[in-house]
Amino acid sequence: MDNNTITIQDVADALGISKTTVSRAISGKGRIGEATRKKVLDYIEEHNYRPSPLAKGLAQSRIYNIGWVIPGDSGSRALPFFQRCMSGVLDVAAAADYDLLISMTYEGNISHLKRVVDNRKLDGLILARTMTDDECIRYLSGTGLPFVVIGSTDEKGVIQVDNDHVKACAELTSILLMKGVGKLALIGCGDGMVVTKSREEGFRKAFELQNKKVDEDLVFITGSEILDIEVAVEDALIKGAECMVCMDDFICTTALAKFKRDGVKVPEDVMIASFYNSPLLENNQPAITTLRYDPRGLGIMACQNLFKCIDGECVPEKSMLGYEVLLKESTQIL
Amino acid sequence: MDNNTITIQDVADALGISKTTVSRAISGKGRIGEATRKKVLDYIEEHNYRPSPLAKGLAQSRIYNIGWVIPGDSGSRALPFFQRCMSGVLDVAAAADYDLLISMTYEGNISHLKRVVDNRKLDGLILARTMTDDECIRYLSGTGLPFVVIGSTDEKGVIQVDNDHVKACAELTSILLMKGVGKLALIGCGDGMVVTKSREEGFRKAFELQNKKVDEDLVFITGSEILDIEVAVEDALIKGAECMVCMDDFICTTALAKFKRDGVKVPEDVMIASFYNSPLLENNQPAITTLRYDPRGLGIMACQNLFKCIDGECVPEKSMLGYEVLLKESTQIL
DNA sequence: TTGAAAGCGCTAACAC
DNA sequence: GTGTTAGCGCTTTCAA
Repeated sequence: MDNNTITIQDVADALGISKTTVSRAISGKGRIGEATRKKVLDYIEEHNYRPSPLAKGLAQSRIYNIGWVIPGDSGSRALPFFQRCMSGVLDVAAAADYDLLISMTYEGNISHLKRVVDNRKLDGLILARTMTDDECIRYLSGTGLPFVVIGSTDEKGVIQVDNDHVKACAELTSILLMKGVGKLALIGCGDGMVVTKSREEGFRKAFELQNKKVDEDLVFITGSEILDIEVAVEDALIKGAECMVCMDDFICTTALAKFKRDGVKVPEDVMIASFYNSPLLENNQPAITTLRYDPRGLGIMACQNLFKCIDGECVPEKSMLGYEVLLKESTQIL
Repeated sequence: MDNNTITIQDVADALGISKTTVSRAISGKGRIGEATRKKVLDYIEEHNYRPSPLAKGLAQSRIYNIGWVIPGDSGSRALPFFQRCMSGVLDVAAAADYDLLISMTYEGNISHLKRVVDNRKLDGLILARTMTDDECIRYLSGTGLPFVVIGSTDEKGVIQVDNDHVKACAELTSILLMKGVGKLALIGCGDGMVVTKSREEGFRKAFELQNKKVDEDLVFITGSEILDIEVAVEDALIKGAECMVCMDDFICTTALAKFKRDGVKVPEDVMIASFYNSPLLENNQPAITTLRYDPRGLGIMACQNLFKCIDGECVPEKSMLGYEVLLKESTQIL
């Protein structure tokens, strides 16, 4: 198209006014005559003028980028979650004329993140998940750069956006206990993620509330390979578990696949429930009892809060988003 | 840490030299005394000075961002591919002190992409996949912005980085034909992706080369739901297919799951092969015959080529990366 | 080999 | 309500 980009000065000259006025018309800051403003806006629209983000940024000491930090070594299973969060972040950011700059971290190597922060390419950033003893959080706390995490952390003063996993998992577990399902097996992966801890905590809390004791023989915190999970499922079955409580959708589908193979019927032979939803679970036959969250909502809230931080506004240290308990056939008592 | 950021002028003053000299020391452009250069570099290192990307960009008319454009509505199955490509892009970009700005497009809605391009936040961009009749490609061709696509397109003058899917699929298919496997069923999804077309083309080419005719009754281009695939697999079996040739890993795992459920044995009852690899396939029992590509390599090459474009260098319109044919038990004749 | 000065395109006091 | 002016922090001629 038009290659020679037009500047604010060109607009001003063409309209016989000063560039300050043009700037005011665009930004909406300061007083300006209605007629002038319209004239400018029309001209800009017609000639498709766009202010240089570089010049604007330099003048305002803002770069209009926020960082989106994801783990490069997360398993494929976590990708849909990040994707959906990101879509929320992206929409909020775009509405504020901000863009998303991506950064990948690896276990024990956050050099990509450091580079982008050191280079001052960001006005703030969002951490897509939290780990227990999180290297990124520790690093970022020392930088003074505004940031928000999706997930929870014990670190003080960190703005967090999360679902109330403890409460949600406690609620689902309580329902199972109240139904009279006695032997609940908990199956999760021993990744270092905070959410894993929270889910276990919720599970245990439900027992406490009903003055029951968790059967520690039925708590399996395993490796994250399919085989690890299958071994745990097998073991739980042998130990007489009446219901498999799976920490996430992947564990649940793995267990379901194994059941199918082994001819174990749900819920007749054993019940099953999951602490995290996914399309795969939704379409399962029989339908699976599970918790539903809204990852996109997390992204939206995280980004909104980040903008408040950047603008120096106050934001609650911890924002909790809702959840739904979906009770389905997989835990029906026949 | 140190909040009050230090500028090039501060460095110059501290060293009793001009900022021009400091600039030269950093950029390596222009003549400069070895002693001076070292002095500057040492000072910068010690005081952790980083040039403002904004100011640098404004002066050079470069923004040091490249766009990474992915479809927001792609199924979860495609995510690992994008993720691995991106990791390659990211590394090459970082090495050139570039960052990755993300942009999501949706079928029939590329407003996010347009915004970021219009706003001149990019020096160039990479399209993570190509569709037949691709809206993004059409739009970008009109902008003059350098861009590279991962995948292939018929559009002229577009820099492409891809695997030779036609050749790879033809090779795998040929091997099956030469083994004497007569009735090959092809199962793929009718998404609009170019790669799907290429795979089918490769399949057909293998038949041509051996003067055989494709059995059109055994070519299934279905919807992308699990059920669609299962119906096709069932149908193929009824029609006497001896080998299921699956367009990708998801189709293949879906077929395998169905076989397991139905008690169909691989390769005894039916053989199976896939045109795309994945960890799931690699660990399958029995091992699956498939093609192996290197997504990360695609990202690396795409980014390297993009930089050449940006710098005005010549790059081949089409770069092809290699592949491997992995022959495993799933197609063994017993 | 080094420095002075003029931009890059915008914003924000401060005047009028 | 509008214009003047001085930066924002770099790079890049052009002289010295």
